[in-house]
Amino acid sequence: MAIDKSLLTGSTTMLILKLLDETNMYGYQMIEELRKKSNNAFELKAGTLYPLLHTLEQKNMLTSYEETADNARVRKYYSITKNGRKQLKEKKEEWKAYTAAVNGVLGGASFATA
Amino acid sequence: MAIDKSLLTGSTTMLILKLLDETNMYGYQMIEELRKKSNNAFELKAGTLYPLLHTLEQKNMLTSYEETADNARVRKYYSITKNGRKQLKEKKEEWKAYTAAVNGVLGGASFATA
DNA sequence: TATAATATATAGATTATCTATATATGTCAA
DNA sequence: TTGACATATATAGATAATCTATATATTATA
Repeated sequence: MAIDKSLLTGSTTMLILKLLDETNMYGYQMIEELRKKSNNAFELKAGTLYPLLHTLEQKNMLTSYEETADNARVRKYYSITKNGRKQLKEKKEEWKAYTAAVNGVLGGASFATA
Repeated sequence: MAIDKSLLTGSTTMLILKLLDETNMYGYQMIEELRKKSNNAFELKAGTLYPLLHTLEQKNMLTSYEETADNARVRKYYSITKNGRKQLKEKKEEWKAYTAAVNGVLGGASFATA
């Protein structure tokens, strides 16, 4: 099922930081990984991702370096910083509070965990 | 905890429809109800709500009528339509898919239920 | 050799919020 | 009684996070 795009707003940064918390990646790879891990629910657009990566680097959440792949193609890898991990932690807490609040209104049991 | 405002994007319509699926309400009341049901996490602004209500009415998801309260104050009540309930159902499914996808990326078990 | 996939990038449009402001009535305390 | 605050609705304009469209260049495949 396709996800309403507007729902994605605000969580993209968290998802990117989470990917990079596991391993360094280049932009195109992040798009593929998000697609796979979400069962095709997320199709982050290049036009969204690259400007966002630049912004996160400016905010000292990421650093970048270039690396040449086996096929001689140059890729720009991103690495999460200490500050990035701190932001990730905060954003995960916000995410939990947010989903708990929405689910609370929806009437079901809250899915939030401590 | 205050919710990152950008996270709210896209779910406001669903929350309003859900409130009205339970009982008819007027705008100011919706703001109060959302605040209470979310444990102060959501503080929907009047400047967001009223234009949204007008839009939902134009899209035949809601109808409205005026009613005079005990204190002689006139309130504009909203009622959900059949189409509104249909939209609510769809939006709830999207919400489940979305949270399942995010939680999937975050690495925990998916909270999505069928 | 053309087409699709890989890879990064920017400009401009869209859209859902927000803040600020306006108007008007009801309630309560000084 | 009057000033402040809560109730109640409304609109204009600002902000921010997406999107689409476009550009460029290389690699893989048919």
